[in-house]
Amino acid sequence: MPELPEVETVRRGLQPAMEGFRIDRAVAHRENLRFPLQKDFAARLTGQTVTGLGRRAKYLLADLSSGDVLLMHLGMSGSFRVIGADGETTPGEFHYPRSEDRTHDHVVFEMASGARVVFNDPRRFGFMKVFPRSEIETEPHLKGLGPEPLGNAFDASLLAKACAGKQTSLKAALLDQRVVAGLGNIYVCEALFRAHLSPKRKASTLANRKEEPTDHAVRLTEAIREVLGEAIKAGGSSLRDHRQTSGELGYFQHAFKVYDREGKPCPTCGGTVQRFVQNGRSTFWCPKCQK
DNA sequence: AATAGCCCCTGACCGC
DNA sequence: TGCGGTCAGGGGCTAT
Repeated sequence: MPELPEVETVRRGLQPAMEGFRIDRAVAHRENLRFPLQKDFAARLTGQTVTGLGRRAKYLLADLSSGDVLLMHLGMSGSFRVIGADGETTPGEFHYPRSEDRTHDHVVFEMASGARVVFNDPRRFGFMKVFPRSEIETEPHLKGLGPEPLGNAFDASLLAKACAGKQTSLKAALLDQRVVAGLGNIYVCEALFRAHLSPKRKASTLANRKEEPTDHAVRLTEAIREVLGEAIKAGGSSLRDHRQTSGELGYFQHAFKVYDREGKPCPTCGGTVQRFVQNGRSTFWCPKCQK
């Protein structure tokens, strides 16, 4: 599924079922997702209480009473279902409907809350890993991640520094998780549109010679925070709508201004939204508005 | 070191 | 209906 807003929505949806509850039983229905699951994966989870459920970039991090951390990534198609006494929910449903195919239910947590938390992932680009909390700084998946775009540390000056001297495109730079963590293809397109910046522009143009932020960097920083904030809000509200009508699309897609809107009118200038391929991935933009 | 491209995998959709 | 090609929210690895 996910970029930052979807992962955050999933986190909030899982919290009531997991946080503060013991994992009575963990079951892995196959020995690998994207990577092989550790041999002791289920054993290290069973009997542990989830003391907190956090997020870093597009990763979910469940703190366990044992001192381990359960790291979870949804890849492209991963989703969770929470099956409780009062029915079934899917936190973080988004642009594409989640898989209904039970053959892709790969991992199940039976919580002491009575809820079953099921991880489903048809493409298996997602993965899970358990490691000691003490290794959080050296964990390869987390090491080198850039700042959280909604965190206090992230500002135009940080973004400018990270992009200074970069010869690659602004689009590619923003997708690089070392520059800023949590953006994906959708929100990069949307943020660039809101900032009126071309995806083809060199990343280095966010900084001047002293590596100080240009106006572009200021605009882009604001656009990133704004679009992520709005998307998280929409994720929250689409959750409620969604309990009734399973199988429909999410909510924030209606707020897309350029993503997935090739050939449709630009909401700002009335021109036409264009699509082209950049580093192997679709970029959607309005050439008239974005310079 | 920085950058671009390939690849992992399944399913949906489109044109023939 | 069936078949092949294309595309999809990510990111690790490898070759320049």
